[in-house]
Amino acid sequence: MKPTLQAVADAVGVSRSTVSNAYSRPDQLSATLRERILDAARQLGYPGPNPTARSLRRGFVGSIGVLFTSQLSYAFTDPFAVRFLAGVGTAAERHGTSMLLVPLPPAVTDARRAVENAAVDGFCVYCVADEEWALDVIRQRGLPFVSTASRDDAGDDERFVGIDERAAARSAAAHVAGLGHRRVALLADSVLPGAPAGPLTLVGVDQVPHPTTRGRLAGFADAFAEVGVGWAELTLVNAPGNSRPAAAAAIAGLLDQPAPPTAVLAGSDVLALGVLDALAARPARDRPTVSVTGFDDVPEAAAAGLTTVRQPAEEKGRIAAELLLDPPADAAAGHVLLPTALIVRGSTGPVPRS
Amino acid sequence: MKPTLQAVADAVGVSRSTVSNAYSRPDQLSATLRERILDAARQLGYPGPNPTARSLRRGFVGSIGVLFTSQLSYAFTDPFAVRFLAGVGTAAERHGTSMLLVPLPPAVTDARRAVENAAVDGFCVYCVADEEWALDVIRQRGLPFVSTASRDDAGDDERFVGIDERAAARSAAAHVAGLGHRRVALLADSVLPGAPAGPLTLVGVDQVPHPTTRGRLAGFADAFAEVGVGWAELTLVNAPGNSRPAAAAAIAGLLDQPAPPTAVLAGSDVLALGVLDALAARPARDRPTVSVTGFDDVPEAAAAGLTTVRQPAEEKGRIAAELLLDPPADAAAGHVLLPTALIVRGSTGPVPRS
DNA sequence: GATCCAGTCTGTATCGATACAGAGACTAAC
DNA sequence: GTTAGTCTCTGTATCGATACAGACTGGATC
Repeated sequence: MKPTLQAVADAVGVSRSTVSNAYSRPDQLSATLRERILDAARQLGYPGPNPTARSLRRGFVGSIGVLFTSQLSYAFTDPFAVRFLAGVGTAAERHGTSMLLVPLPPAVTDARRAVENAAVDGFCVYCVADEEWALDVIRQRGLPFVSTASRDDAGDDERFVGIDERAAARSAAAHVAGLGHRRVALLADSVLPGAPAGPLTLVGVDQVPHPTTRGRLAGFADAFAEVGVGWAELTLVNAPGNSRPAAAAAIAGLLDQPAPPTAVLAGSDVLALGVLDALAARPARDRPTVSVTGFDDVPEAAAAGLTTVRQPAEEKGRIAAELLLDPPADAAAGHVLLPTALIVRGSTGPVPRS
Repeated sequence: MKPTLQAVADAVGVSRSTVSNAYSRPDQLSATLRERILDAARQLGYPGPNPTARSLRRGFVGSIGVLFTSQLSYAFTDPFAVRFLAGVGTAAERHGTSMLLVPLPPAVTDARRAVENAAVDGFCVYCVADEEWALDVIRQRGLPFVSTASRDDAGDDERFVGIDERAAARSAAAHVAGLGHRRVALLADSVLPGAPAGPLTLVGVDQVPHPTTRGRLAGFADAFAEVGVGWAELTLVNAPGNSRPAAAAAIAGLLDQPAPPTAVLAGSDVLALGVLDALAARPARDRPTVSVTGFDDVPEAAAAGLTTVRQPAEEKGRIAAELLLDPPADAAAGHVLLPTALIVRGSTGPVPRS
């Protein structure tokens, strides 16, 4: 059994409080006594105040939670998520705070429990899928949080960092529309929860539940509406999982058709890279010329020559953590919109004359 | 103020214990009473048992620490570290355990404090630099840990997962030696702490303090010793920081020399990619033909055509976490050596005839 | 009708620390 | 010589839960 603070106090012959002060408030006791106490502690093998007990008494933990509404192991395969984490890490580092990554079990009840049981002072919520229930639990716990996806019900006092998804997506689509493309596919993850991979017909973009996906699809649609291509004329493709293979599989059927789309607008770079994979996998003679755009501008995008919309990933994580760790006095400052930029590379070009 | 368990007990008119049981041991009370209690809790806005208090009383936390003996933000830029984290995440997920990433402040005293204060049940230690002090703190706390770098002083009962660094490095060097290379540079991070970037003269490989680096360099040297090239004939280059730019900068001077090395053996893929960057940055006419090998086989290595030594990154993380989370009864099973493989790609070739 | 037992619930001790008010001792000031 | 003020240190209450032993109830068993 490890000695406790009491044991050290007994050994030195002082009160528990004094030993506690020796560690946490050195100005409250003489330097010599402090040395005596620390020496005794060393001799007894006392490892310093128990972090859990300390947290309980002090009322805070000294770590922030990062919540991915997806498998934790997935988070590390998504380059955007990794950059986001790096940003959170930078801010955490600066504040001397630890980051708790909370894995969510598949069942919602278990997942609620996981969020309830996390010993943290607040959460950065990185939304992959529908996250309302998670925010509910956090609110219930009375913990502060920062969310990173626009939500429909965001309270005024709730902190947020993100981008204007719709406008950003629109810029990419406008670029593609400007190149003359009219037969276009929109590729997204989690268009409808539970829907199978592949083409999907939706009456309107409003049917998409996930706000981020909806925002991006709406932006794509906006730009095409402007050149006279309506929602119904766009091919919507679902690629559950947001991975390169998932995207490749989801788009494959479409590429086989007699008149494949001349452009694919993807909701993320990972999906777009999957489309490029699918194209590269075919023999050159039956490889259609397809313009492809992504979203995020992850490091891999540059190497692949992918036209994409850049959003500052690390910045997003850093700011999320900072909004959490020292909240701005002004409520309006708790709502941050980051800039985006269209990055045109080689993956988009004019419509080929057939 | 959030209500406590006591408040719920008072509201329902039962004892604190019973409310506690309603959450943690449903079999200890009747289903109807349990429902009544949970209802009351909902109404009062009781968020469930306080995780910190629960941890204190139960004696464990339900999360494991991941310790990088470097900046946390760095960890996310190193692709190998990211894969390692993914592996830890997979295991943590399976066990319903959270991962605490502990950032270490630059000053050692502060860093010790950070390790002392982490509320975790154990540590996976990913060693970047010298980590002895960290292990000391963990031992002092009486916490279990798994380390991932071979150490000189590993206790028999201490768990470990890693590779035979020396043999693995030797395989890469033997390949290069077999191609005829004799004028060779060895490039490594943290050859000597505090040493500047660039060539460095060491009497022997024993002078390198970091065990992983030492092991790899020793393996390189082994293979060349076998073909009659001694340690003194090898050019050792220090690249502090383990980043592509750092490696490019460290190697640049060497490439400018009248007789640059015909091969560079790097201690990691990141460094090797940096060397390729440095080569690519020169105009083709004064770009020497240099064979380059890496170490790790990170995802980027394949795309760059880098010859490298593959070690299973995710596996390493996963096994580290599993050794921690359910320790094998047999002490010997707590010491895992993973297989490695030489992956030959286009970055190595025969010595050019000058 | 006494005994036993399973099923429920209660009460007290405890996990390991920190906060805060206050007690002594000692110096400085008037 | 008193008052005030500083420095140190102590003691008690408290953070919010869980463990464990025991009390009570009602039905089954002999």
